[in-house]
Amino acid sequence: MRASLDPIQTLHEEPADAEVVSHRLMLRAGFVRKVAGGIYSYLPMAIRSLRKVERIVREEMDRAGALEVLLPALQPSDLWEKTGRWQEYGPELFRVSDRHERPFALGPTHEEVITDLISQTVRSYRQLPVLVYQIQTKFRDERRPRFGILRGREFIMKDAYSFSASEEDARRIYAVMQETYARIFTRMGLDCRMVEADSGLIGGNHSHEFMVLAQSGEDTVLLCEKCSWASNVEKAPEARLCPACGEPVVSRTAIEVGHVFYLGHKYSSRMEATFLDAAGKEVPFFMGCYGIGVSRLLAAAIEQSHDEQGMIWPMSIAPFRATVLPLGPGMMERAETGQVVSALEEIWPGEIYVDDREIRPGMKFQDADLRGFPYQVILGERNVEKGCGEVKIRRTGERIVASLPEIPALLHRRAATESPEA
RNA sequence: CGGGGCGUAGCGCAGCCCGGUAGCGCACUCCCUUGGGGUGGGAGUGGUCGAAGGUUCAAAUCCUUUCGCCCCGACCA
Repeated sequence: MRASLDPIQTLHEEPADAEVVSHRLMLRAGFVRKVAGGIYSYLPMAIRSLRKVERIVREEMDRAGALEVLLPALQPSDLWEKTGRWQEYGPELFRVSDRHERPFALGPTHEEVITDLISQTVRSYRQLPVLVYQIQTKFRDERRPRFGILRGREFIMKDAYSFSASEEDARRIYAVMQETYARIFTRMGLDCRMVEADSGLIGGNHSHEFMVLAQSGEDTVLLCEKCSWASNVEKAPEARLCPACGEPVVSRTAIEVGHVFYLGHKYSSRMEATFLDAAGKEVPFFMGCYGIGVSRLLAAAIEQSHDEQGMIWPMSIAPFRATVLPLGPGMMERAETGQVVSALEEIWPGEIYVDDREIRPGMKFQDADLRGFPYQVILGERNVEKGCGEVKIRRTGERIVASLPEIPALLHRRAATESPEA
């Protein structure tokens, strides 16, 4: 993509109403714009990363045997009346009426809709288990939206639901989802911990959260310094010593990016969602649900990986893998520049951001650093005259001068060792 | 929802106390300059001062109401 196609400008000055680093950087780098409190437009850069996050989530969910669906955001109130959550969910549930004054909810989550669907569809234990997921915009009228994309009133979520014929099978799927989530966050280059958690309004009696350790996190987790034990502080408020091995625990702030719940019969019994078991008896589904905050992950990734100059994207979710910076007048038009860009497009199709704007070199450097593309290919006149270009590695600041034809192979090699997960 | 703060040009801010022609920086347009880390200079464009009502000869400024936004606090992906 050419920079000149995008009208969005980066901001030199700090936005006044952004507190946390991910919010500030997303505004400054032109990733998002605020429309109202807790409501944002996602601009071209952000969409690129968002789609990559979604692709990783889809690949791993598909690998786990989940089927993708798309359920409605607009949900009739009677489904929510069935589970009692029309009352229970409180003011956080967005409610709207149609022209006939019929009440609807804007879905904050989809247990009701999916349970209704599956109970109409599955009659026999022979059809079980069923595992479905979707990636969709959710609505929650948060008591306090904040931190930009981290806690919005509208956000993108991957939610999955499992229906099993036995508790044992439901717990097996729960374990599969735990592994799947770990894979997803690892592929995204995140330092993520799984912790024991409270179940909250979604319910059930057993749940784990996936936490990205970050300064601006809203949650506090307790981590054992010796073993792998970890817990949300809400779950073990008094813990000083690890319940698993007796070593001291440390407290860290974190961002919740995923949450898996064992639901059991909570929704299936309330909604009378049943199937016939092997004995011909009508029993409620054993359920689980599994969420990932897709849009929140963008902010979490920035919180965890940035420096004074700006974002530092992991390869797997960077908006572009590399940017080409032709410096000075005429450099964009030179044949060498076109050749380098085409050669890079060969190894990474669609992944090259060419800064063809007629601006000073300093601004191109600043913007490239701010937006955090993993690799910068700098084409200055002096180097190009000698048939060379300079590669800058964003994360380390390392600079390598190489002959122009060698640059694609160099990047390919570096990426293979530096970002094998991508 | 409690507590605190803020709404003035696309962004960041001053002006408000003490009422009297709406200002600065960035961005944007044009000219010159510069060309490897947000060049330098010159000339310009752009604002119903969040909204409504009130006081006054006169309101960004004082009063009332209202809307919005941000931050801190009690189970949220």
